[in-house]
Amino acid sequence: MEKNTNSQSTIQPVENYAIERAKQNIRDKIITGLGKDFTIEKARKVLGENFDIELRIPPPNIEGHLSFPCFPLAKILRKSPMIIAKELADTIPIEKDGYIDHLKEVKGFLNIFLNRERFNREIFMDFEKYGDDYGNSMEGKGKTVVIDLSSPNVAKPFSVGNVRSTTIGDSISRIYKALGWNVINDNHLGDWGTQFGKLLYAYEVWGDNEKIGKDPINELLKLYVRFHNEMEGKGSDDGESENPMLTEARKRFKLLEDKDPEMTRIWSWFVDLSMREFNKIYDRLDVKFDYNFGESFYSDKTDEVIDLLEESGIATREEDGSLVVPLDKEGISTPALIQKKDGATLYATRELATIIYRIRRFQPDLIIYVVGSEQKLHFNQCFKVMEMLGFKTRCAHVDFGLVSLKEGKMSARKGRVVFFDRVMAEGFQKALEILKEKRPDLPEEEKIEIARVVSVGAIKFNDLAQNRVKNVVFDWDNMLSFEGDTAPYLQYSYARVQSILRKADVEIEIYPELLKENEEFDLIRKLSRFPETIKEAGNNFAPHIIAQYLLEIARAFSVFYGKIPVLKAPGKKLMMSRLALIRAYADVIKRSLSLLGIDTLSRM
RNA sequence: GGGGAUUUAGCUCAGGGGAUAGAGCAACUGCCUUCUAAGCAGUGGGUCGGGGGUUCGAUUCCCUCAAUCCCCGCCA
Repeated sequence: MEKNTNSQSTIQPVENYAIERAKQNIRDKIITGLGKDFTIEKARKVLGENFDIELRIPPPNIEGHLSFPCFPLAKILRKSPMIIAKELADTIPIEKDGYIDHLKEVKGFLNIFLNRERFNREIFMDFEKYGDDYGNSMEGKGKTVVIDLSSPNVAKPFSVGNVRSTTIGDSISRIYKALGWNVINDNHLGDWGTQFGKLLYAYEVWGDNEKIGKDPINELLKLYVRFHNEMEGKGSDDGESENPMLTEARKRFKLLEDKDPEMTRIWSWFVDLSMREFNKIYDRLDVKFDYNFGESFYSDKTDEVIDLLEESGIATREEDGSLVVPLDKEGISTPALIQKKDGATLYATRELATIIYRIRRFQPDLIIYVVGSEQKLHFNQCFKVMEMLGFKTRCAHVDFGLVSLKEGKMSARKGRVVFFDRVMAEGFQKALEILKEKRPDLPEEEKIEIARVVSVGAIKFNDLAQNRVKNVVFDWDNMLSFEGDTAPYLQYSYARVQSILRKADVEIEIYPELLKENEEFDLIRKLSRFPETIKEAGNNFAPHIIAQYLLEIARAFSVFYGKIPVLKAPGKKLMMSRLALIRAYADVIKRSLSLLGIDTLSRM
């Protein structure tokens, strides 16, 4: 179950881009301008440790490219913010070829207008120097992160719920690579537990090999659903006497745990069938894993966890024989249940075994769990237990909201799920129809390729563009929208640029001083923020920051595109410079989309 | 009962101690003989859930209440 397809990164980390150089330079000038008596250290004593001279981007309706609010300084300088800003605007020297063009006091803010020529020159130097590595950093150099993502349950359909972990996790993985980390993607398959006892029992009673061979996931799901339906009719589930079917299921899982050959054979067949289906989906989504260690991989590693917990005295044995770790002194009122009264292991036991294994094998600096927020308590418990055991590795639960249906919560056992392969199929058909109408000129093969890329992009972007923590109600129209704030809009924007570049057919040269229009400079400024955007997205485990950034630059490009002619620009030098700008824009679009795991197309 | 998350335009969502709170969808008005209309420009639409507090300044931070969702020992 181990394959290695994803660990090699060709990305060369780089650092210190135009915008950072400019900000640093201006910050130093402000500090000097505040006078000999002013130091950051002194200011922090009054205003708190976090104080710094921070340059921010003013809202669009305000004049200026960067701004510095002078309000906090009023306290230490004993002057009004207006006067401070005015004095800074008057005294900071404007160098001939410096970053600053001019300064202006506006309502207590010092607003900075950049020297476009200088700034343009620097950013185009960055584009040229770094090429496809523009935006990358070396923040994570020498550090390793293990990402636990996707993790679908074997023998159950890959639902629209599983997609969230997959796309969010994959995007975080790509972002961390861009930040210079060594990234390990681990698909923690749900291939163990009592549910398999249920399935093995159901298969024994109602299973039909032929049907399973034809439509594996569906048939296995039917068996699982049937088990639950029939169980409800037989005896109490919660009384003293356990449901006889449940007893049978437990018996079979116990056999599986004890490596019974027949149970193991059927189980691994189920796993195999599932993996085949999952891999089709992963191929279409272009998501790769370095490892597919399922939960079963850790089934023989739980004894050690139990020993460790008992020896360290963290865990206590209850009267009924179960083993728990009380956490109330650690601020978690619910104890972690480690071992059932019958001695069987639980989810948490395997989770702890997994964390310990990962730490020993990969020696990561960080482990990221991309798992739904309904498991918040579970991870908080596990992380706390690890801490109590003396492990120092940072673990982060990157949680996301539940996907539900209009009819209510999704439930595999009730058969209430949306199969993800159906979503992809519908999306593909819809995109293909649009293409047939809009681009009858394109060859059939290309239309198919475009429909694939566009529909998968739309589906992924829909999940990635909003903050993870929000619950989502599955909605076909939302999921398969190709208009407005969607991936196809971004892909389309990219394709239009490619079209212009194809038509241009000249060696592109850049004359940065010629790009003086507001629409040009707005776009350039936004492109300059790409590196810091990646960092922010990574530090917050937040792909939607990249997605929002994409929409922002695409809108800026649209404004530019609507007003500024490129191929018909007056003068060849200006045309070439504008070509250089839109090419840089297209590169950033392509790179940003790739951080979300979304492809671009040269035509659509 | 305890814990966590969410609440911003009719709908779906960005934003987040600072300047006049932004997008998309839906509605309405224009724009395809001019770099691809999966597009662009424009109009209308908001007591940022209610109430307190901290602050020079709160939609943003803190407290509280309400609504919705999730979790709370033998599923994963």
